[in-house]
Amino acid sequence: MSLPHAILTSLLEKPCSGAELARRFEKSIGYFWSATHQQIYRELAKLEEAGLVAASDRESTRGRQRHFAVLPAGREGLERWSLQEQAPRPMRDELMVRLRAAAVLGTVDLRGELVRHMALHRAQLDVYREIEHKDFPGVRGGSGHDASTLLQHAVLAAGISFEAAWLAWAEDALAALDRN
Amino acid sequence: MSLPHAILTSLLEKPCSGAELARRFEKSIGYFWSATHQQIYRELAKLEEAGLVAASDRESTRGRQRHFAVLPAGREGLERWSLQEQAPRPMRDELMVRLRAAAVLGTVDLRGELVRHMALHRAQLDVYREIEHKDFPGVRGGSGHDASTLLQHAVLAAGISFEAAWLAWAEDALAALDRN
DNA sequence: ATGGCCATGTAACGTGTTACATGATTTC
DNA sequence: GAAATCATGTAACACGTTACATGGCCAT
Repeated sequence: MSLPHAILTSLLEKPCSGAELARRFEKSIGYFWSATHQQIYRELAKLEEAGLVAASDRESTRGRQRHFAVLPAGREGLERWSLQEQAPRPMRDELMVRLRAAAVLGTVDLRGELVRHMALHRAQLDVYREIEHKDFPGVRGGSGHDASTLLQHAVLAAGISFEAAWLAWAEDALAALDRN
Repeated sequence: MSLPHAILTSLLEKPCSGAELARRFEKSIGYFWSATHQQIYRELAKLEEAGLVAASDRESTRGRQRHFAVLPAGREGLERWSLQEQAPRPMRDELMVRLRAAAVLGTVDLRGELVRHMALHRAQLDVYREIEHKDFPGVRGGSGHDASTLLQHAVLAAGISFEAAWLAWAEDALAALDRN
């Protein structure tokens, strides 16, 4: 149930077209809730149908840009949803399944994959740190920031924390497997 | 594409019925790849159809236990899949979407939800630590363990690492929001 | 023999993924 | 004005979720 709310959030930050939304889902918002352009167009159609967003023009739309903005009902819906008690999603990591498969098979060496994934996670960590440096200088530790800035930074900090933890874990796991 | 392989892995560890598989997905395997019993039965039917697993009896199956075991083709399929290069899944966390929504709405206080989730993550961390203490005493740091043990422990260690990182992040985020 | 529980399964729907199609705009 | 590119969209399917149904087993 998060995709429509991620879209509403992004449109509240700044109204835009579907393609622009899709681009944003390649970064920022998409770092925590990914979506393809097909999903986004489908969801925008639903949101429009439900009266939660409105497009600049409702004409024949093939090829022509449509600019979306959030309606009051959309804002209220987002507010209600944000306040609901929600259970954390169970974790889902293919690499963990593969490691357990390797454990039971006994014939599969995943150290190469581990190294490859480490490079990807390190790159993502660098992206996050770059964003923090550029967009949130002095937020970490310092005080005197408004709530919106603190919240946005908290989300970014979560990404940094996860990637760093992943890398630390992978170093350990690799060292243990190499020692063997 | 992980569910069938998670099932094959679990059945290789020990052949069992669909219901027993569903129970295992409530813990152990399911900590990293969750599934409901409906998904499991559907997937078992596909795996059987594809000749990757075999059931003890193929008779009218309503109400009667069916015991599944992995066939050689299933083992080979799992091996091939494990060795494939796979991209890490993009992260997906509803709470992060909600935090960004709160940032743009300005009228939503998520500190209560943060505290509630912290309790859940702390409980999960305790579960992992308990398992580590019971099933992998002396693995952390020590040497002289076989590859299978090291791999299984690595998966558990990932869970511990993630939950600990989540909690550390949440403490920081909460402190920053309270300071404000 | 009935009531409750357990294992297996169906159905319907929502979400996510992949491949492809169409109209507009730009560029040469 | 043909080719390339961009924005929007369709279609089909795989995966995940929720609600419910059926047959067997067990305890009373």
